[in-house]
Amino acid sequence: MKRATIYSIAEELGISASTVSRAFTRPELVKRSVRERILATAEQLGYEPSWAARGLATGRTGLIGLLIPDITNPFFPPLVRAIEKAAAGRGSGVLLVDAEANGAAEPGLVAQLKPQVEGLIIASPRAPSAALKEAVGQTPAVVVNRAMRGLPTVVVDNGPALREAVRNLVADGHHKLVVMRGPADAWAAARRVEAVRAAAGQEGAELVELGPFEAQFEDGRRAAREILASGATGVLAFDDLMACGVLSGLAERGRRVPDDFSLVGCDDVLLARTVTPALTTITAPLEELGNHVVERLDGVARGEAVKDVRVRGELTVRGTTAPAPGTS
Amino acid sequence: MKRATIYSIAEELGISASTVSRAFTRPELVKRSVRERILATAEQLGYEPSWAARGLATGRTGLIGLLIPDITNPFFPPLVRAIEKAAAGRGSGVLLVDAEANGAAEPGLVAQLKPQVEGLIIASPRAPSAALKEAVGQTPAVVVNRAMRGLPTVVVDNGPALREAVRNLVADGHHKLVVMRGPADAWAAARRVEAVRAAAGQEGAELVELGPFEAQFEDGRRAAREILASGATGVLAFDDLMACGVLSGLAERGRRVPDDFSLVGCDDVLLARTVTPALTTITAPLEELGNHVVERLDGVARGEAVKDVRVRGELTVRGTTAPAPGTS
DNA sequence: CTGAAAGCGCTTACAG
DNA sequence: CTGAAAGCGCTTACAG
Repeated sequence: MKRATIYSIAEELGISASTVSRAFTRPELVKRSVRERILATAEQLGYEPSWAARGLATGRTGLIGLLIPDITNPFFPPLVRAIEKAAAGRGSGVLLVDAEANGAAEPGLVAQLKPQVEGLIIASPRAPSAALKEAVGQTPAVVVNRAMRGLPTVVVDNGPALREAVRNLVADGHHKLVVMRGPADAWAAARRVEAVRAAAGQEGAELVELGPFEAQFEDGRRAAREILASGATGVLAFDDLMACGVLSGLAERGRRVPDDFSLVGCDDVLLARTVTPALTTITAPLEELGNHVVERLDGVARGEAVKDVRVRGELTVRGTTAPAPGTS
Repeated sequence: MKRATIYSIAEELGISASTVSRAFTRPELVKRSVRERILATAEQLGYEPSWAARGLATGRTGLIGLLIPDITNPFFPPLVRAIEKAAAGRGSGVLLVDAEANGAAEPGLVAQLKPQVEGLIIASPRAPSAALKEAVGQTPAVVVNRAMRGLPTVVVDNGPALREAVRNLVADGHHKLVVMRGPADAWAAARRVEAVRAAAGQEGAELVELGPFEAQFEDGRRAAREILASGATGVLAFDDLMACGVLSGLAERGRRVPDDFSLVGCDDVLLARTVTPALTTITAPLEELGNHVVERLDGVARGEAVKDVRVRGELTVRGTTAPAPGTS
């Protein structure tokens, strides 16, 4: 049997297709008794509105494209969830594309996605901004977690939390700290180091900058040697993966966390909660971020001038921070 | 300026819209010189074909719906990637929906997804199969990692690898083993226990069955007490998360892995590789699985009778398995 | 190789 | 509150 349409329903009921259409899109315009008969017949015929037809008629596809640099990185699944949820709340679906950690592929993926969607969300992109902006063209788009001139932006600002972390470390008697820089091409890497540097200055702590490192477990693990050599007792890692690597590398060398070292991660990924001891880290308000992103996208689509927004990460103290050895 | 269409290009060039359309969809039917002028003008006008119009005309949306029970579970992101990749290879996009670990929501989400897509991929669903099948209706669909009568299925079969794991443990002198059952509503939970039970019987090992447990770090950690009480020296956990919890719980109680205990996980999630010692576990061929799934979906859509497929997990030996204590 | 025309299934002014 | 009609932007037999 053929697909049910508003015409088959209309014919069945001896009314016009317009009325059937309205029963679904503007129900208040249709007399109640008629509406009920329409709904019943639709149900019975297994009618489902054609998204293509509706999209063609209204110019809306109801789809948002979401480009993720690497879905395998534990930071992103919760972000994807938050965005998908926010989009669903506005009646949009999410077309997901994963760049598989290949920054150079991003502009091409954006271009592919573009014709299918009403708006684009580009998360933590690694490609040059010019290429990205060219690929985006006139399509409404918002960038997450990277500043980018000419495109609206939603970022999480870990500065205040990092400052608080440094303050706590110093208060705990850690007067020499290591900050581990993230990947050279990660936008957040420079920001985090700057924030830590400023805070260390304010708190009068000595700061050793190490890296750049890849945001990976293995890099953190290998860095344990350098960390030990530095003489510091407090470490701020670029992210949780790196911090977990440090935890492991330190353990291999017979050092205990938090007895001998204090360690702070960033992002609060699942691993941070599951490692032992659980990681002191910085937690981003992802739901809030998802809502801002989708809202912003909506704004851009309506031609409004939207402001960049930054949400604040919060310090989550768990088991890897404690008073320095030799402190009362 | 208005959106460019095949008509604006046709007008610009003084040819018919049909020819413009063909230049994109069946280029070999268009004289080369004409085709090149069309492409050039399209480029210059910033033309992008309307997916809605194309979908309406052809009856194809080019979209596959993917329902994931919990994107936050580290097993799924690599699966999502594999499916997205396979779908892209066939020219389809993936509309992602996350059930947020709420099995009861699955049928509703399927119903929502259905009208927008050409086919449905339902990964590791937890909802009752009747409700799921009703929600799927006539839409082509394939189920991943759960058997389900009446819907084509692609599962990973960890039986042989589990058997091999048991054989290795016994060969290493572990004659008393624990198998930790997964969540009661997880289809894979029963299968894994059965496989281990059969293998233990064959290999003459004594088997203690514990659980069911939630597939979470904390449950594994708390189970360490029971494991110690059992007197076993080899543990097969339902999945890697649980295994990592066991690792941690055992460490808290002063037991070392693999010196005092051998431990086998399942799924080979990122965490399995990043924990110390790295987890011996079972690795699923996800790319292969993704290809099978999309292929199957294609088959169903064309009305073919497709066979269920099972791909095989393989044992990946890493650092948590070793000869039993007291073994030469 | 190209064009004219119908059709895909909706929405939405417009008129009543 | 309802209907007739045009239009959204493509594809695709059909005819040439």
